[in-house]
Amino acid sequence: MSLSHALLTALAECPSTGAELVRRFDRSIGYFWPATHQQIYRELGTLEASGWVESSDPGPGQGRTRFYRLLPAGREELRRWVGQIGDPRPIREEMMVALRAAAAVGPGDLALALSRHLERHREKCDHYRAIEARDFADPDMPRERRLQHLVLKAGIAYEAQWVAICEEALGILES
Amino acid sequence: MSLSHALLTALAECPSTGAELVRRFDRSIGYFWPATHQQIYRELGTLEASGWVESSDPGPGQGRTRFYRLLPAGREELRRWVGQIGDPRPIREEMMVALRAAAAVGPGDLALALSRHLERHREKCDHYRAIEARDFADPDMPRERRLQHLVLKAGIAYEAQWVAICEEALGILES
DNA sequence: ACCCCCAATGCAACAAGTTGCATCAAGCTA
DNA sequence: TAGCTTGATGCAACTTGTTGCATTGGGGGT
Repeated sequence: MSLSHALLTALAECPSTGAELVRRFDRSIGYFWPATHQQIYRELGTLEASGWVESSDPGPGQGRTRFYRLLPAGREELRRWVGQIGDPRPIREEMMVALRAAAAVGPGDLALALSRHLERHREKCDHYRAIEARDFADPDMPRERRLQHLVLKAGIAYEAQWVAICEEALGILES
Repeated sequence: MSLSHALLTALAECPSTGAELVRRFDRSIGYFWPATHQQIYRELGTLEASGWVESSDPGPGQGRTRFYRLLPAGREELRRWVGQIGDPRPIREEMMVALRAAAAVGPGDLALALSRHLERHREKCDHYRAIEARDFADPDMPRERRLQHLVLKAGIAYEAQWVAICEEALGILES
């Protein structure tokens, strides 16, 4: 289960409230490990029960907002986990099933669905590239920045690749 | 839910028993939509209840083995679904979280985990390429074969890309 | 002061996927 | 023929992720 460790990572980068974590998952970490606010709040409870994370009781004037921060045990756990991650997950891609289905029962409206996919992948790709241009313009960076940059580049390559696949599929359907 | 449609696709390609479907999922369709025998048997029951699939009662001398085949309604449903597939699923990649965690709390044994990943991706890549060389050597194929080939090429590109990412990550860690 | 809205947190039910084990029938071996 | 193995099917419990809605408290408008 890596949601827990994605949260530990987020908190290692910066202590936050639950809602801030939700936003950060929408913006950055969640690009590679998406999570809803439900999952996040649930998991924060578990992490606190495990003693990896600590939260402050909200004082008066700050509603129900709790601040979470990483405990040393959590940092230790995270470091341990980094060397222990499991094998890569298999792909699970609806589009690939649909291509094969189209080969078996005919194309139907597949081209339409493909262009929607193409559009989504293009958007994501552009989005990532914009972040890259903004945050990683400097070619000379310390190791930690280079790792972060690599993660982003992986996302770009991933999306660009699906763009190419969709285009080729559309080409085959048109021919 | 595309497991149902992956099964319809498999049955459109060729009627089978449950166990045969399990094997085909291990060999080919499952490369892009993995499923356990449990999921498959359960789903076959649902498909039959929906009237998309039909199964024969096992006669004497063939144990409990049931043969499944696609019904016209199932073929119709599959054709409909092909134009209706949803947006691409977001990536969910443990390794990306780990890279970011390593940037935050230090590399630990990440290099070890990375080389394991690298090895897995290389294996899969080689495996797919072998299938390609065996089944898609002929450059001149009808549309349905070209679609099938594209699916395989997508798998190759996907794996090759992770190979490159792992190599680059290892490079950064060594530097 | 009252009301309304909003952000933050949370519950509960559900859907999908995973794991471990159980059963049933055939065929093999002794 | 009794026991063992193997292949096919299936049940039940569990984990993970999703969806829809509920509660709580602060702050702004009137």
